[in-house]
Amino acid sequence: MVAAEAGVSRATVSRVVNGSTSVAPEIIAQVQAAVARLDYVPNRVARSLASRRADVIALIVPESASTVFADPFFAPVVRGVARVLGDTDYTLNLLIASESRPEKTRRYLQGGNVDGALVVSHHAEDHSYVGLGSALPMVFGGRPLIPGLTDRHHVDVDNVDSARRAVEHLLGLGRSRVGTIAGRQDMPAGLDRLDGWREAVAASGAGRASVDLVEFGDFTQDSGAEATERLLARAPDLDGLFVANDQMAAGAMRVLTSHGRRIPDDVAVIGFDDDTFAPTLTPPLTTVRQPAMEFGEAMAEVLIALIAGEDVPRRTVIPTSLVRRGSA
Amino acid sequence: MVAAEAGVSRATVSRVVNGSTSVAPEIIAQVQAAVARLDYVPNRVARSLASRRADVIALIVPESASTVFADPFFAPVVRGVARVLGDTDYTLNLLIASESRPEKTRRYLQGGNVDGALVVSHHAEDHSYVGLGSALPMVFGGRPLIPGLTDRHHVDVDNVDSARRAVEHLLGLGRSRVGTIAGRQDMPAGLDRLDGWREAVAASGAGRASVDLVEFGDFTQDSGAEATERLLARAPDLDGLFVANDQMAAGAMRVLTSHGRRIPDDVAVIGFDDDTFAPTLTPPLTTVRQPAMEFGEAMAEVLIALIAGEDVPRRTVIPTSLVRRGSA
DNA sequence: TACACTGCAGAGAGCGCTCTCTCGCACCCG
DNA sequence: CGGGTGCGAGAGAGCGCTCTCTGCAGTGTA
Repeated sequence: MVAAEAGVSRATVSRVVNGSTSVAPEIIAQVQAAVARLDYVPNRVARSLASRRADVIALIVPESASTVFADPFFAPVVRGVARVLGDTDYTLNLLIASESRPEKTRRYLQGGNVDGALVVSHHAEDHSYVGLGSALPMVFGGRPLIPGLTDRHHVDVDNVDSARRAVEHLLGLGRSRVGTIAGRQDMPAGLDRLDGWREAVAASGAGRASVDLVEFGDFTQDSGAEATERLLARAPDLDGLFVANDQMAAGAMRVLTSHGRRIPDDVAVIGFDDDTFAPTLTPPLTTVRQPAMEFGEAMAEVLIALIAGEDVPRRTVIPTSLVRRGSA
Repeated sequence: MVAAEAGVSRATVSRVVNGSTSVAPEIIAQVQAAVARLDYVPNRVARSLASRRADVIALIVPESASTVFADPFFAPVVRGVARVLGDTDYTLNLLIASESRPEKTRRYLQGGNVDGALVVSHHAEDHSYVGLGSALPMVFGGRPLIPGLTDRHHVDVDNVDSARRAVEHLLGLGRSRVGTIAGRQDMPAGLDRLDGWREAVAASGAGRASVDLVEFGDFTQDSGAEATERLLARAPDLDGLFVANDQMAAGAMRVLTSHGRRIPDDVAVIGFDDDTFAPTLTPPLTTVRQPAMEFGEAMAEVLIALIAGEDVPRRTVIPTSLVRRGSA
């Protein structure tokens, strides 16, 4: 072992490896030389056992949602997480939460394998981490809707504010009949973006009529198209449209065009997400960008701080930006 | 501890938890009752230290390629892996291999943290695992091109054979001037799919001229479009086209159509991958499907067998299938 | 000169398991 | 009835670290 090679005790080696200050410089050098000579790699497992730290962070992905891999938002989030963790000793543990056996996930999380967890796409039905209580530091991506977890730490974009600012942009363009296609109302993104639209429209002093210019979709392109059909039937004089995500916005644009509306001349459209295809639409879609990588970075940073016992605000908000393209 | 609660020794608890046979049934019951009563979760870390197993499998994703998350092929591969691992005690460790610090990856892998590794999208420049030699069981997704690793275990689709069969389908349709848009020649998929085309064309008894009907792209849609322009210029009488992936096929179809060629009447087109957008093209793209989930499952199974010390063939081939749609 | 104080390194006891070794206890056979 | 056989359970030694506790110099103070 290194201790023998360097002629010191194992405790001293440990001190050097872990960067303790109270070791004489020449001894540090000796030990480091020995480490290099022997190509010594500390055994992480033994260290964990002794130090009662795992140096592991779990990234929990609900199985049903492992389609999130295909979600253009998810990849950069993971990269952001990985980037932050890359500068630390933490290791990322991908946990595909099997819904068939939520017990397994829970046990794993409380088995001391993990110092903390990142929950990446939770839906209201998932209760596997509820049992954990506050035993394990956890950070959610997006405001947790699950009862009993609503007060947990999370990172989020300010959907309300972002939506409001998008709608204000439409209003600033002189549009007076600004409708919205809202998303699923069981998800924060669906709820909050609708609220943002409401706030802006209400503040604009538009009449009651405008506040009714809302139709609902489920975030898919087709649902956006259908919702737009309905909206157009009710409000042929629509001149602005805020859509809760880009997928639905694509559907909306299709329908608007097929009804002879020019975008943005007749109807200005703003989406949300800045999906990869947004710039390829005709006209290119003006939309709200969520900086996904920073989102992931923030999640990791908050969790690390939490594990370190620091006091972190429950909610971390990542600012969005309005990407102006052709559609508004 | 459980031992006291059940009135047996710790060794016996260990035996029960690990399913050893040589424990009397009533004692097993006693211990299990105690385990349930105390909600005992074995400490995985201590177990690892003692048993010199980690029960962890690393999934290595090169950082530059962490865009693979966005790759529609990658998500189901991970799901397949997770599915197989879900039935075992293994845990998936996502390792974003930082290219800036390949040392970190290597050290981690040899630090006893991991029983084996899955390498998911390796490119020829990546050498971080070469140093590992055969110390760690590893399974590659796709034939390893990296010098020194070419003989390692891997799971692959038979690109040569799949391509050959696709081209034979074109030939069977009565096409006689079947060209190809080949992919990057530093990747197995690029090399092998070209070989498959060559084999089929050569076997068809077509003349020298046909064997020259190849242009190269880099797997992107635009490169596919450009390659098709070149090919069309050289061979206006082209009546069949095999494209090494769907992205490039989409580009090719765009160009063919803009040159007034009807698909499939004038030129029949076959792609490769069966990307999600393939059925949405006009006409829907006939393409070679790779069963990605099975791919992941196979990778996990091979690795587990390898770790168990079983004798596994170096190469596991996942069969592909030709999905016939409108374009050929 | 005696004593307290500080800084640094070693000793050694764990961390919570696994696993080998050993022993006890039936059971069976000659 | 004694000793061999075999199975089941306990004892106890690690696994490779960390971390507290202790001891030993060396320095400062009265």
